[in-house]
Amino acid sequence: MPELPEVETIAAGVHARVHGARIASVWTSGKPQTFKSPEAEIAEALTGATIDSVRRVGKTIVMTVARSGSKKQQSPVEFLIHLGMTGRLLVSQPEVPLPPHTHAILTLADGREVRFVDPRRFGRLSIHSQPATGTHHPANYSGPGREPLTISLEDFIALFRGRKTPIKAALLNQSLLHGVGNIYADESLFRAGIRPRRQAGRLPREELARLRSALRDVLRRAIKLGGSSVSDYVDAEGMRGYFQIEHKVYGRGGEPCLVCGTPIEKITLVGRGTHFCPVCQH
DNA sequence: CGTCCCACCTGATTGC
DNA sequence: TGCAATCAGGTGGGAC
Repeated sequence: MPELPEVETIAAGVHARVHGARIASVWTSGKPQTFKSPEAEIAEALTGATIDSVRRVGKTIVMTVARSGSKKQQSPVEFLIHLGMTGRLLVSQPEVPLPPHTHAILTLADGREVRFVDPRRFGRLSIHSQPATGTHHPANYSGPGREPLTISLEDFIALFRGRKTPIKAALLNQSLLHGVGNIYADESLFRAGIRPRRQAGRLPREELARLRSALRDVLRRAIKLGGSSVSDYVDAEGMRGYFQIEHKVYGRGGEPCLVCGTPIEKITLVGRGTHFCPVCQH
C-alpha cells in the first residue's frame, strides 16, 4: 500500500507522538509470516526500552530504541516495520477498540498503544541489533537502492544505464531507487512525458533529468499533502492523506487526460496496473 | 546477474 | 440477491 510519501508521513507522525516514551509491554499475534525475527526476540528487545526515534528508510519504518538500565550501556536496537500493501502503524488510546488484523501492540508507559495492523499480512516486522561500537556501515534495510529525494542527476542517470527493462519497472526496483511504488511511478512518468514501456537504458539524459525532477516534485508534494489515500491508507492518527486529489493518471483509466482530454490508457506492465496518456507521454 | 512471473493474503468491487 | 472472478499502494524466490 504505502510508498515513500505515506511511509514518511506515518514515520514522522509516530515519531512526534512517541519519541522519548518507554515501552512497558509488547504483544504479538503469533502469525508467523508477519515476523521476520522470532516474536520472543522482538518482545525481549523492546520491552522496557525507550523509543529514541522513528524514521523512514525507503519504504521501511525504522524505530530506534535504547535500553538504558542497570547493566552497562547496551547496543542500540532497531525495530523495522515494513507495511506491505495494507499495513498501518497507529498510535491509539487503549480504549479505542482494536482493529481486526492487529498483529503487534507496543504498550507505552503512559498507556497509549503503538499498533501494527495488517489485513493482507504482506507487512513484515523484524528486530536488528547494532554493534555498540565500531566502524560498521549502517544496516542495509532496503537493499542498495538510493533515495530519490537526494540522489544527484549523474547518479540517477547511471542507475538506468544499460538496462533493457521498461522504465517503470526500473522505477519500481527497490535495489535501484528506494520508495517509489505504483502510484508515484505512474504519476512521475506522466509529469515527465515518458511512456512507462520505454527501455530504461535508452532514455536520453534530458528525459532522465525531467524524470528525476518530476519524481522529486511529486514525492515532495505528496508528503506535503500527507500521502495518497486510495482505499484504506491512514497516518498514525488514523487520518487520510490528500494527494490522490492531484493524481493525474493513477486510477483514471478511461477518463480524459487533464492536459489534452485524450482518454487515459490502462495497461498491465510488470504485473501492475499502469496508467498513461497516449498523447502527452512519448 | 537481469528479467519475468507467481505466490503470499484479505477485502472491496465488478459482473454474470 | 448471490456468488465467483478480479483487482488492490509490495516484495521475494524460483525459473530461464
